[in-house]
Amino acid sequence: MASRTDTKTRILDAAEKLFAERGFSETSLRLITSKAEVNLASVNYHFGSKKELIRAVLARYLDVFMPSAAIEIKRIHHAPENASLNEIFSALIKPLLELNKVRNGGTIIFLQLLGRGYIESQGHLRWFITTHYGEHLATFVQAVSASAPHIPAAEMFWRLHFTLGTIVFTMASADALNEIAAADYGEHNNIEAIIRKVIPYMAAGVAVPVLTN
Amino acid sequence: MASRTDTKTRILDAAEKLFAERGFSETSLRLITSKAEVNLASVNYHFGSKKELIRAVLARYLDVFMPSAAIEIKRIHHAPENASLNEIFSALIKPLLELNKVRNGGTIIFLQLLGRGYIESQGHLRWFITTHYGEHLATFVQAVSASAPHIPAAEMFWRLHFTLGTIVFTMASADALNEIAAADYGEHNNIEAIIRKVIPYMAAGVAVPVLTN
DNA sequence: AATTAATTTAAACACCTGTTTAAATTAATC
DNA sequence: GATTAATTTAAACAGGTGTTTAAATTAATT
Repeated sequence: MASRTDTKTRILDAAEKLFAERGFSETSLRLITSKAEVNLASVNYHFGSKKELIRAVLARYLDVFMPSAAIEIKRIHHAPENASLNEIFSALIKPLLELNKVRNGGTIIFLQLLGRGYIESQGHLRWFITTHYGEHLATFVQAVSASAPHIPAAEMFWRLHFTLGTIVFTMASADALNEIAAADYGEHNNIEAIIRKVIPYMAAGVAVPVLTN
Repeated sequence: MASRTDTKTRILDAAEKLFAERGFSETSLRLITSKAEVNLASVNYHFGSKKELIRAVLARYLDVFMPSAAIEIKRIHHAPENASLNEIFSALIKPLLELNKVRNGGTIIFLQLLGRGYIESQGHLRWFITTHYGEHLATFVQAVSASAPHIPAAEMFWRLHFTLGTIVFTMASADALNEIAAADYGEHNNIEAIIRKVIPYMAAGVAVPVLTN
């Protein structure tokens, strides 16, 4: 039933890398199948369509990340003393970095896929994630809200999407930014270093008092 | 030399709207020319290629926004007392909203174009902007740095790109987010309201002390 | 080993893409 | 008003896209 490395897996591995680098619609099935060294038609045979391949690529990461993240959030949320925003966001580092063990470069690939998906899919991915991982998301939002009780729910909605934009855009251009940072400042950051840079930024933004005038 | 509304302008007007909504590569010349009610070949006649059309669309906004923004920044920067980060970011509001007078929905179109450009063009837009509007950018960075002197230059580089990601991602999904906010919280924000929400978030993030351990 | 099922393959399909061409039309110049 | 230049037009071009087909091959089952 399975030859050499599973054809399905070969396709997914090649596809996720190309999708993350170049975006979904910029990546043709012919490019994917040639990199994966499989026949063009095998994508439609195994996945049905390109759209379903995209969904499969995302699901493979979300199914690992989401439960793992929810566990970490709950661990912190249910601790005796209230966790800080920094701690809550930092709780996501471990689940994110674990994706590197699942596959080489898994962390940044996942974050880039997420960004591409949110921007390219006209809200389709947002719907997919909220319907499939709604409880996990709710856990996260609840933990953040408890740590910043002075922020009204509506304002928190916007700010959490600001954070999504921050991280997702940063990751989508992480390679380019890293090159510039290396050239201009002699900095060489890996993905973890960038995540650790962005967390204080996001935490400060989410918690900043709401202006009332 | 010019018939009805200038063909060139009709193309630019139709193109910018579609580019902002759907992205550059998702928008075909046939879609643009049919919306603009001009012949397909006129794009290549007037602009040479699709790539140059994209550049023209962006330039039309950048040429208005950049000088106007630089003036506002300088006005604040050279004021007797040092401006706060909030004030510096807020100085961009007027130039941004002025784009609404240039064209209907100009502000959000510009910000969405910027986001699409940064993400789709693999660093090409970044190069274009820094080479064409380098002095204006430097003015801005200098003003921000003076307002947050405790942030090293390399760290500031990252944080300013975080802010770019925040604003650009937010604007790219502004319509979708607004719908959700309206449904879930009864909020109805226009583009200015969203900008005023995001500024305190960004200012707090940029200025947050750098963790040293 | 024979039969059935699953998979792989090469080719074609129908459609869409940006660009080019050469003729038709409109505008500007003399 | 005739001549030249600028623009618009319809058509074709060359190449790329996702998907489908039917035959060939490989694997699993009886």
